[in-house]
Amino acid sequence: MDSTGALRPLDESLLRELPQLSLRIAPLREPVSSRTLSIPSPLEPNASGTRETSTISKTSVGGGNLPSNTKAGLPTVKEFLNAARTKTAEPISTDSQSNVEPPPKPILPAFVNLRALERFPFSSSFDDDALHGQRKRRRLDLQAESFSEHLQLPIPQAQKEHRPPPFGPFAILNGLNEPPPNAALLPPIEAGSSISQLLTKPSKRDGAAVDPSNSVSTNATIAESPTVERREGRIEELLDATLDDDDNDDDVDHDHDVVQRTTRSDFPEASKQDRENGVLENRKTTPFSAPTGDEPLSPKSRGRSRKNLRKWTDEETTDLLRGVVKCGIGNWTAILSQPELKFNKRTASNLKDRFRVCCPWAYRASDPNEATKQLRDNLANTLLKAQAECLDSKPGKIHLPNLNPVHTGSEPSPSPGSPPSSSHKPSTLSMPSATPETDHGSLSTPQQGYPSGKSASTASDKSQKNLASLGIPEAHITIKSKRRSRRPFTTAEDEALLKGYAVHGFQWTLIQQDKRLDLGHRRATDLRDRFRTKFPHAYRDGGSVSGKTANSQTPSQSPGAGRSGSPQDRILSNEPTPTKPQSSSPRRPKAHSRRPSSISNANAGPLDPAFLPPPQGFLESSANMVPAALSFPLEDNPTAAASSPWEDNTLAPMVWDDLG
DNA sequence: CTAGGGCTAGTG
DNA sequence: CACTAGCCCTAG
Repeated sequence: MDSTGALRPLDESLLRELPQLSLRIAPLREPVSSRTLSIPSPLEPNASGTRETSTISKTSVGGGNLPSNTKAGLPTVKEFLNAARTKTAEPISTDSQSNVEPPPKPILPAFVNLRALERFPFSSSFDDDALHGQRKRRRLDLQAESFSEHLQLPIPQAQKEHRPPPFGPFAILNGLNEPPPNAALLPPIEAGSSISQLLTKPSKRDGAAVDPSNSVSTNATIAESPTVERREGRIEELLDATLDDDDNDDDVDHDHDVVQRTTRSDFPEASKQDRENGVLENRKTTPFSAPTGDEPLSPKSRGRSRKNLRKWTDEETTDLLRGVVKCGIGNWTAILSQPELKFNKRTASNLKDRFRVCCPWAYRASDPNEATKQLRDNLANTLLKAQAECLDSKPGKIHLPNLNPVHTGSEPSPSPGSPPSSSHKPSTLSMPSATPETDHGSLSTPQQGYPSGKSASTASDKSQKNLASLGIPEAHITIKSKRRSRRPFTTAEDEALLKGYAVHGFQWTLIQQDKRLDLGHRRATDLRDRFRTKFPHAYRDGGSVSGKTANSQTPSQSPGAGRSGSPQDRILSNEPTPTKPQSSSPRRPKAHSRRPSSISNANAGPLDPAFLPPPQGFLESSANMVPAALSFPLEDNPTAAASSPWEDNTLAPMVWDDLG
């Protein structure tokens, strides 16, 4: 009921808009297409054009990427888009020589509903219309490829659906912390020699390990830096300029990596300084600008290569643990920013990964507070012990024992001798003793956790004094429960989201509240985020809440026009992910027009009628929401209901009924 | 309330 | 270690 009421307004507005749209659209269609056609050459500067070209070529060349792309969460939409695109870009495709023949058919009308699209995966009408031939060809090879490629879709539902529960046996290794079975394997560290030495020189075992304090390397770094910088600049340019070029991309990337690597210094000392200098700040503020050679480049910009692996030293690990105790599990950035803790250019993500390996039990503990306490106790014990045993060593630099949950007091490292056993038991194992209940996942009960920590008390008490000296802060009581657990979006949710978008536009709260859509368990922002990641194009192009205003709007100006071709293209084309997202990501154009569907008009291009809200009928039907639609096969459904749609643009919305 | 952007969990 | 996707915070 409520929903109905709520919807009404929408409907009305929609109705009003619809007619207009259709009218407008029809005429536009041609123009658009022609325009597109006119841009025959892939060479065109036009971004969209370029992109397509590249994509296509890529496709034809190698399917390497396909696999990833192929898995499309919403194949339908994509395909849809692809289809549209293909048509639109006929010439281009031809150029690329893809086998696909350009369907003479019409372009994908903007007015098409995405939803509809979704439902009808690539097979759709246009196949019928246009291409017999195509179909065959596609089957042969391209079809799939070309389609999927263009769109680079999100994830296939399949993945989502069955993703393995994290729970299983977590074969985690305590890695560094656990001493090898054989003493022989270990370096003489504890023996009384200074641990610091050990720490300083990373791994004797590896031998290969890079010596942090190697002056030579420093020199080399310096020497190269200028060059590097230059290259970097260039590279960046290239990257910016040519996101499309796959081939180049790879190369570039590579270079980039190398460069960066070279540039950055690997010594711990350096890192300290950097940090002190406010590197962290830099990182945050200007992630992308890493022109200056010295600074630690942002992790993101860094390429991946094994050359620069930096093993975690005991010191770092110890500091990490201190940080966890101090700031709480999960607050990696906070830990990272602690001045007293030294990390070798680690990122928050690195800390997380390390911690996960080091203390899986704590990482996975349902009660972070408890885990933190235990961790603290363990750490304290360990350090104390070490201290006692080897007076030589400095407090913080002891070699880490494995910090198992052993809770209190006793020995922190139960299993030095018997790693296997521990490994057998999945992570949580030890936890149970301390907080079996928590395992249930009930997280919670903050009460129990904290202050008085009974179990912990012993150790803490006893070492409390020392803790400070050891650099172990009071246990941070995290209220971590705040963060909701991650729940991947299901295909049904995605569908609902799309429908919601179609109906409500960017009014996420309305979508969230729409009972029909059944998205109440998500927050409005969650929906927005999801949409943002899944349909970046649409999101970007799309609108704003104010969308309604759209009606009023006139297409007078069209800044957007220049920007990228027709909006519809964009949306449809949704190019979700540039392969190298991270770096590129930052640059989202901030100026958005924010209109969902109808309004987009920007000028010439009305856009996404596709997203137009459904007619009233929709609501009703939506109530039923057939599973079919939802469950749907993103993949392919030749349902062709729509067989004719493209040609006649006017009819778009029919889909809603189906949806319903 | 939403857009932006940051942060973190999870995965390859 | 890189990368993605979900969650969170904050400004407008």
